[in-house]
Parts: sequence; C-alpha cells; structure tokens
Amino acid sequence: MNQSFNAFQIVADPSRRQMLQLLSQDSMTINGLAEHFDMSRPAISKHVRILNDGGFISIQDKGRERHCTLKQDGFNELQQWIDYFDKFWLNKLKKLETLINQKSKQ
Amino acid sequence: MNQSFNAFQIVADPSRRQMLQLLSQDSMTINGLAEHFDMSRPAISKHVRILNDGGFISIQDKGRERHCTLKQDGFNELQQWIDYFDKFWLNKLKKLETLINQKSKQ
DNA sequence: TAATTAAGTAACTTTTAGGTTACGCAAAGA
DNA sequence: TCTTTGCGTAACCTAAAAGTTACTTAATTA
Repeated sequence: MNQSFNAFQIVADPSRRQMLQLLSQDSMTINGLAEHFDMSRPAISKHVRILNDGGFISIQDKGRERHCTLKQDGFNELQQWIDYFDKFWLNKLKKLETLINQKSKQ
Repeated sequence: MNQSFNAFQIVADPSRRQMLQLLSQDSMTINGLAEHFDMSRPAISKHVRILNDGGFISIQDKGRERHCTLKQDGFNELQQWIDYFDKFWLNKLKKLETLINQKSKQ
C-alpha cells in the first residue's frame, strides 16, 4: 500500500479519532479495537497502520497479538500548528488592548 | 453544493491550510489568495466557501471584491481536541514522576 | 454604455480514501 | 498434528473530494 498521510489527514477520519480516544483509556489489541467498530477487520488494520505510520500510536507484538498504545509524536505537528494560530489570536487581542488604552488616554 | 465538513476535514487539505497561513499574515481578496495557488479560480472559490462555512474565516463584501479574514471559531474545536490529549500526556508524565519519587524514597 | 474585472454556479472528470471479500500465515490450543 | 485464532495482504468497488471548463452576474472603469 502506498498511502502516505499527513497528521491532519490522519485525524480527519472519525473512526481514527475514535480509536485514539479509545486508546487514551487503555491500550488495546487490534481485535480489541475492532469490537468497537462496525467494519471489517481489514478496514481496522488499515486505520491502525495509518495511525502507526503517522506516529499516533506504537505497536508491541506479543505472540500473535499486537498491542496498540498512544504515542505523542503524531500529536506534536498538530499541536504546533494550533499553537501558531493561538499566538496569532493572542497577538490580535494585545493589539486591541493597546488601541483601547491609547484611546482612554486621549 | 452540499458539502459539509467538520473542522478536522477542513484543515486536512494542504491548500486550505496554506490559505489560513496566508490570511494570518494579512486579509486578502479571493483573487489575492488565488495568486498564491496553481489552480483555477473556481477551485479557490470552493476552498474559500469551505473555510467560511467551517468558521475559519469571515468574508466582507466590498463592491465586487470579497475580503477574507481569519476567524477564531473554526479553530476552537481543534483546540479542544488537542487539549484533551495534551492532558492525557501531562497526566501520564505526572504518574511517572510519582512512581520515580516513590522509588527514590525506598 | 461598452468593456473589463471579481467572483459565483453548474456540470462534468479524475483521483483517492475507505470500505469490501478472499486468501495467506504464524502463534496458540485441543 | 490438526484446528482455531489474530492479524496482514491483495485485488477490487464505491463514494466523495478536488479539480476542470464553460457560462453567468454584478460592480467598476474607459
């Protein structure tokens, strides 16, 4: 498979977001995850692979089971992007305050 | 057109993210935006509509021109989602610290 | 008022994300 | 060792996202 997603595309899918949500409660095997979804196991496998490739989860093989755990890496890119715009709004607010202060001094 | 996107889908598209990036520098008309992209104007129009519907930008009509400005609303849903996992990691870190502290007391 | 400019709409095409079924393989149990 | 279980891969299908061209409309300008 040749699918390569960026962090934003990865969390754009509702099922994948739900998986991250579930894994934030507890680490799970592939089948454990699958129980929560109304789709075939291969479909689950695909999502898991995408989450793994994107650094949102890590996978520990234990015999024939694969245990999925949340991993911070994938979230970082999103975080940074959000942070950038956060600063934009904060800055805008600051400028507005300065403006109001100047007005009140007149 | 009947396209309805959630906040995550909206920022999943690289062109739309670039638009938000550009608008964080300065507000722009539709054609102003279009200059930065290698795609037809109708394609730009579509993206702008999606950003507007999602509350990521607002549009002020000035004559035949439409001026686009960043708007905070759309970012909020993303922010909240990120915050949830932020807390997850912080919490995990705290638990780890507690564990280390307990060890050192033994 | 005729021409130009800024932008939207409609209809269509292409690409791709997300799903399926069928099959294979290795680990675990009977 | 035979069967079951947990999971992956391959090939395929479908729906929808993202793009196109052709046309329209309304504001501006010559």
